[in-house]
Amino acid sequence: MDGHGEQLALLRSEVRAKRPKPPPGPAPERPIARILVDLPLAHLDRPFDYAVPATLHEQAVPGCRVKVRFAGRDVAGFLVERATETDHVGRLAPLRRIVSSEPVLSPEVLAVARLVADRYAGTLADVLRLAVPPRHARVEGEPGAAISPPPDLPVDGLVEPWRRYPGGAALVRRLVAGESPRAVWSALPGEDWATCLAASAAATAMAGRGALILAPDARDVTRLDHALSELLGPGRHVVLTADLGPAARYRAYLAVARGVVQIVVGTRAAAFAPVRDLGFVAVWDDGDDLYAEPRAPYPHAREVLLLRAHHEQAALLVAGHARSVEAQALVESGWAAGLTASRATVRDTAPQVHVTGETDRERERDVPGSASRMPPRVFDAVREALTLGPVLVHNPRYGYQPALACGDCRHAARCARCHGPLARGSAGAAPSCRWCGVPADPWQCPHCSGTTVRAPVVGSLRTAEEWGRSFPGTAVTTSGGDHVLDAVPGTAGIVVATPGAEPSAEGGYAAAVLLDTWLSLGRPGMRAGEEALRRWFNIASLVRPVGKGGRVVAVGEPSVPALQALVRWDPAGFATRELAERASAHLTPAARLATITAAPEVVTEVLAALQLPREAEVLGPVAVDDAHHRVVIRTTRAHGGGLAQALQHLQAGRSSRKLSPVRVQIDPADL
DNA sequence: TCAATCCGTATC
DNA sequence: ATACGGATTGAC
Repeated sequence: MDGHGEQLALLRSEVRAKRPKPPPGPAPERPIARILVDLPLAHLDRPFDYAVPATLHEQAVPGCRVKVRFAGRDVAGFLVERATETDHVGRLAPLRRIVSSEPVLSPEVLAVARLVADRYAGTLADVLRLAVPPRHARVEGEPGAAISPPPDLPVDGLVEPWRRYPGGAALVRRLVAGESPRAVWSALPGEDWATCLAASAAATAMAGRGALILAPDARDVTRLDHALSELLGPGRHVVLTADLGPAARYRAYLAVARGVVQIVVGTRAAAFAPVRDLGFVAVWDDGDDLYAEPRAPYPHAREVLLLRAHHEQAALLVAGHARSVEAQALVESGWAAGLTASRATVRDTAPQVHVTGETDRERERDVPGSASRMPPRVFDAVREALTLGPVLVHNPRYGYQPALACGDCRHAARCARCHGPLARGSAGAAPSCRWCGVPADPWQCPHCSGTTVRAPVVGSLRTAEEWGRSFPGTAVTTSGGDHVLDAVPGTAGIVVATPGAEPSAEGGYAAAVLLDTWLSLGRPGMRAGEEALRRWFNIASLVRPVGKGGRVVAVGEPSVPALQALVRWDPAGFATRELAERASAHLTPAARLATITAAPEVVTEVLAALQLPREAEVLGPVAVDDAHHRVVIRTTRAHGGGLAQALQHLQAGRSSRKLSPVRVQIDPADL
């Protein structure tokens, strides 16, 4: 090279260094990326096309997180598709950045998220925020485990836990064969349900397919976790719950997304886990209100699983000691089969249930929350049962979900955003708002600046003392609040637990006492009876069978249907009756309901603008508090899609006119 | 006739 | 949110 050429080259490189870099060319293949932007605006709930620069070609994989310029600012999004064509007229903006090329949004999860958003009149962005946990960069760098081949287990061993249910063996065999049966399972009292569900998941895994099992809280998830470890050893399954914390939650999610594990157990958010080749979904105790997501668009985890089972052609098991009205509707529509033991087996495994009323004189002596209101027959039954084993006491006065209080000044702990009561999803979990679901982490008391919370168990402790006095020399154990016990020994005396925190007893309780059943039945809302019975079945399931002296004493009016169903141990019968009542009253699940909650003038305005399906019926509005009115809209199930679409349209219209969204709930858990 | 401003609409 | 286009207004 001569001197002249060298100078020229030098000059050129200097020029290049000073000028802004020339933009990279387009990707060699599929130069267009469809992006779902993470915005809370309902009218922008669709993908937007961006140009993929050659430099990002390799990293821009479907399902990955990206950053794009949208309306003049940087927003996060998911890349959902690479394409060669675009409908957009005009220049495409380039992808700004690939946050990570980890494909965290699988095509199946995207599809179900779209279905859920449409079912609940919400946006895809809102559902994706529930479905995909926040990224934790460090976790992505950790070395991943290898994918193991399908397990090979003796099928007889997987059938065994199901031996007492006609159709149970067939269910397992069909799963092993890679088929997708659908059933509503009524678990027998005392059933080792976790092992039954684990065996079903293992059967699914043998066919090379994935499984997803939901439980309402951390305690039940742990039972499933242990049952799966027992059956399949370590490394085959993963626990996915919100209270794992960001790193562990993302680690578990990644293991599923990468296909390292194909079996997932978790709480409601795990309904969206990106299980590969999903073959089986199950939900334990689907009537528990913890399955209702408190954040928009308020999907119910059972419903999410139903949509997934349908869309991904997976087997489905809706399970519990009780039967929810929704589960019964699946059976009566023929979509799922009932999976129930024979009456003889039920009789042999259930405790004897006795309902005892109170005389008026007994009721007059009533001291609220006190054991002194115990009818004499209950006293006798407890004394007798204590000679055989532990006795569980259930008192609805302790409150259903104890609201938390400041650990220092004892003022009620409230949500900083919406002023709702705080509660813990499970023992040890960070407190979060029961209304809006926002975690209070860290929490600070507005009164005294304290940072600790406590669960007041004062009512239950006082009652525990009173029971101790009534039965001198008997040990009294409490479970609830911050001290939830999983299990008590078979020797424990009286166990007083807050609702939902009842420990199991080794060998089963000799007796359970259900006090003041009318209080549970008289709670507001259309589900009071269903909910009370669900809790009673769960408690009675901890009691020994009648043959071993197990008995349940319920204080209440013997003729009420919920107590009759408990006496006869007939969850399906009660659910049938409830479903018929809901049908005649045009309520969910027989009809499709929606509520709109907003300021009074907004409700009026919205009703005027709403394009409802022809036969939809509007009830209200009624005031729910000083600032909010609510209307209920109902229609037939067949027109549910149209109703959701109309409401989605309403939100889109409001959002495009810069009006704040109204609160829309489809099939709210309660009214 | 043109610039400044307002309003509505699209956002790739 | 912000950016842009089209309509509207007001000054020359």
